[in-house]
Amino acid sequence: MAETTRRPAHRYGNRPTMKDVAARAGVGLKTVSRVVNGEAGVTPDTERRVQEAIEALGFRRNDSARVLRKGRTASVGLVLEDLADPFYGPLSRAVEEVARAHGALLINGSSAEDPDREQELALALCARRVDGLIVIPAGTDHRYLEPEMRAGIATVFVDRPAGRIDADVVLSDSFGGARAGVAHLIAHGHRRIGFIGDQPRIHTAVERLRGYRAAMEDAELAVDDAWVSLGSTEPQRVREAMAAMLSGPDPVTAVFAGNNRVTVTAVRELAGRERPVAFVGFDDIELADLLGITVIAQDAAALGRTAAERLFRRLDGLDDAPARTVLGTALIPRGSGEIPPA
Amino acid sequence: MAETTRRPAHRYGNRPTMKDVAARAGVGLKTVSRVVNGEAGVTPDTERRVQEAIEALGFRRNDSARVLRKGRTASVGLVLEDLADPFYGPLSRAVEEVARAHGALLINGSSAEDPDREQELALALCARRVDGLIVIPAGTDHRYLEPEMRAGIATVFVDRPAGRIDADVVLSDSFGGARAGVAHLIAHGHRRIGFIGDQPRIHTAVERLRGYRAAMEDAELAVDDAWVSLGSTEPQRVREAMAAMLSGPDPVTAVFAGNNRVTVTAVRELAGRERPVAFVGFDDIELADLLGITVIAQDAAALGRTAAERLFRRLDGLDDAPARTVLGTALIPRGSGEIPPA
DNA sequence: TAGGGCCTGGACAACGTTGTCAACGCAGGG
DNA sequence: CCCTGCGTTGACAACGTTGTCCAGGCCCTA
Repeated sequence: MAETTRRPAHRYGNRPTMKDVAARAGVGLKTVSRVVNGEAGVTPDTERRVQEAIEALGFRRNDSARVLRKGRTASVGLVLEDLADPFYGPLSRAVEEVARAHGALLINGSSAEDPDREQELALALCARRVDGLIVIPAGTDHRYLEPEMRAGIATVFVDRPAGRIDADVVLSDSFGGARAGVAHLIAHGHRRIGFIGDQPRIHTAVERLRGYRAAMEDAELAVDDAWVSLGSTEPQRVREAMAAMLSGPDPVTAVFAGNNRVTVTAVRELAGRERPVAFVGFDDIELADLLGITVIAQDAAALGRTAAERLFRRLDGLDDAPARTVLGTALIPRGSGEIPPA
Repeated sequence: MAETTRRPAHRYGNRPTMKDVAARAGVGLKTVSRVVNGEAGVTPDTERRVQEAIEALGFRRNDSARVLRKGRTASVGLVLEDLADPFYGPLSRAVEEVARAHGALLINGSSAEDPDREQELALALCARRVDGLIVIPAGTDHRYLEPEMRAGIATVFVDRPAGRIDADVVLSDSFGGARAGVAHLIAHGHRRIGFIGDQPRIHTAVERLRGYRAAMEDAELAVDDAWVSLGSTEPQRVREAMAAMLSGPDPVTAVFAGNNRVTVTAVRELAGRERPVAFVGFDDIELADLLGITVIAQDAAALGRTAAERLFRRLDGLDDAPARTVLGTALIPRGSGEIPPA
C-alpha cells in the first residue's frame, strides 16, 4: 500500500509541484524546471515525458516561489485616484499595454483621493515587491517612498507631481491648457469669466487656476474673487458655486471648468438656463461633440503610456536624473466656448 | 574590520530582511516576525527594540516569501475586456472595493475581446496563485480553467456566462432589458424597428437580440432580416449598418442599440438626420440625460460588487453549487425613445 | 523551598522554485 | 585502449518568511 504523505494544510489547494511532476516523469526536479522554462539542454524524449506528466497532473508553475527566488516579480503597481473616473480608465489601460509588452502584470488600486489610502496602497505594493510603481498622487508628501525607491523600486508619478521628493513625473500642461481655454473665451468677447476647479490640495487644480489668472492678466482683466471657486467636485458643491457666480448684479458671462467631473455638472446646470452662458471645460468627455461643448483635451492614454515607458526604461537600467515630461493639450472648439457674452 | 558578506546579485535591491533586523535588534528571527505581524507574546521592551531596528533599516516585509509560506496571496484577479471602456471602470472599481474590504489587492488585465488573450491572462493570474478570479469572458470555452478551479482558485464569471463549464455567474438581464426597450418603442407606435448589436460570439449580444425578437413577436410584428445587424462595434461598421436599415423603400422608424459603444456611434449618426428616428440604447452613458437618450440602464458597479461578494464568500469556504445571479435593468425614458414614427 | 504552569524567545524546517556545480555517459581522437 | 570533451542530468543550497516546538526564566502556590 502506498504511503500517503501528509501535506501541510496550507498547501495551495492540492497542486502538484515540480517535484511531483519529476516523480511522475521519472526525472530530476531541475529537469522539470528546465522544461517549464524552455531552457536548452533537454533531450526531446525527456522533454516529452515531462510534458506528459505536466499535462496529466495539471501542473502550473508557482510564480510566488519563482519570484522569491528570482527577485523580480514582473509586475508593476498603479495607484490612481478612481478607476471609475472615465479619465483614468484609458490611462490605466495604456499602462497595462506597455506592461504587457514587457511581460509584466498590472496591479492597481484606487486612493479615492485620500493621501493615507494612497500611502497604504503604495506601500502594500512595495511589500509585494512590484518591480515598479506608477503613482497618481493624492497626497502632497511622498517622502514615505524614499526608502522604497532607494531599495530599487522604480517610481514614476503621473498627472500630478510628487511632493517633497525628486522623481520622474509625467504631466499634462494644465497651466497652458487653462490659459489657452480662458484666452479663447476672452477672444470671444468675455470679460467676466468664472473658474470652478478641484480642491486646492490638488496640483492640477492650482495650475489650472494659475492658467486662468494668467490669461485674465494677459488681457488686463481684473478677477473678482466671487468668480473663482475651488473645492470638491461633488455636484452639489459645483451647482452652488455656479449659482453664486451667475447671480448677483455682475454675473459672469462665461465659465471655465477645471476638470471632467466639474464639466459634467456644469454642463447639466447650464443646460437649464435661459440666458446662454459660454463654457469651456478641461478634459474632453464622451459625447461632448454632440453637445457642442468646447474643451481643452488632454490625452489620458498618452500620459499613461509615457509614464509606463519611462518606468520600464528605468527598470532596464536607465539611471538619469529624474525628469519632468509635460504633454501638450488641445483646444477643441465645438460651440459652447464661442458663444458671445449676453 | 567587519567581514562584508557577499549578497547574491538578485537580492531585491539591497533590502534588509528579518534576519538583518533581528541581528540589529539583538533578538531572534522569529521575534521580528512576531512584531511585524502584531502577534502576541512579545515584551513591550523587545518590541520597541525591534521597531527601532525596522525603522532604522527601512525594513518592509517581503510578501512574496510570505505568500509562498502561507499559501494565500491576498489578491484576486480580474480579467475584463477593456479597462478603457466606461462600462468596465465602475465594475472594476466595485470589485476593488470589495477586495479591499477583505484585505486583498486587485490585479487586472484586459483581454481586448480576444479569447486567447483572455486565457493567457487568466492562467498567468493562476500562476501567481491569486486566491480568486473574476472573469468577463471573451471566449466561449473555459474548460481550460477546470484544473485551476479544482486546485482551489475560486472563480466567478461576470457580465457573460462561462462556456462549457459549471461556475458562478453574475449577469444583467440582457434578454429582459432588450425586450422591455423594444416593447417601449412598439408602445410608441413603431412597427419597423432596427437592432444593432455586438458580435454573435458574445453572449449578451445574442441575448439582447433574443429580447428584441421576443418583443416583436409579442406584438405580432414580423422582423425583416435587413433590420438586424450583429458585428463589431467599430464606428464604421455601425454607421454602415444604420445606413442600410434607414434607407430603402421600407426603412425602420426606430433603432435599438445593443450596447454602449454602439449607442455612442448611433446617437452621433442619428443627430445628423433630418427625419427623426426613435432610439433606445442598452447601457446608460454619461450625459445621455442631456442628450435626451432613452436607455436600458444596467448597474455595472452592482455587477462587480455582486460578483466580488460571491467570490469572497467562496473564499470563506462557501461550497454551494454554482449559481447564476441575474440583476435587473431599468428603462429610463428621456425622449429619444418616445418619438413617434415619422 | 520545591514544583508546576505560564510567558517569552529562538532554533529549525518547510513553502516551491532556480542557480551552481559536479557526475555521468558517450563519441571521437591520439 | 584510454583520455578528453561535450552534452545531458540531478543533488543541493538558497531566496525570506512563518509554523512548530522546545528551552529557559519567572511567578505563584502548596
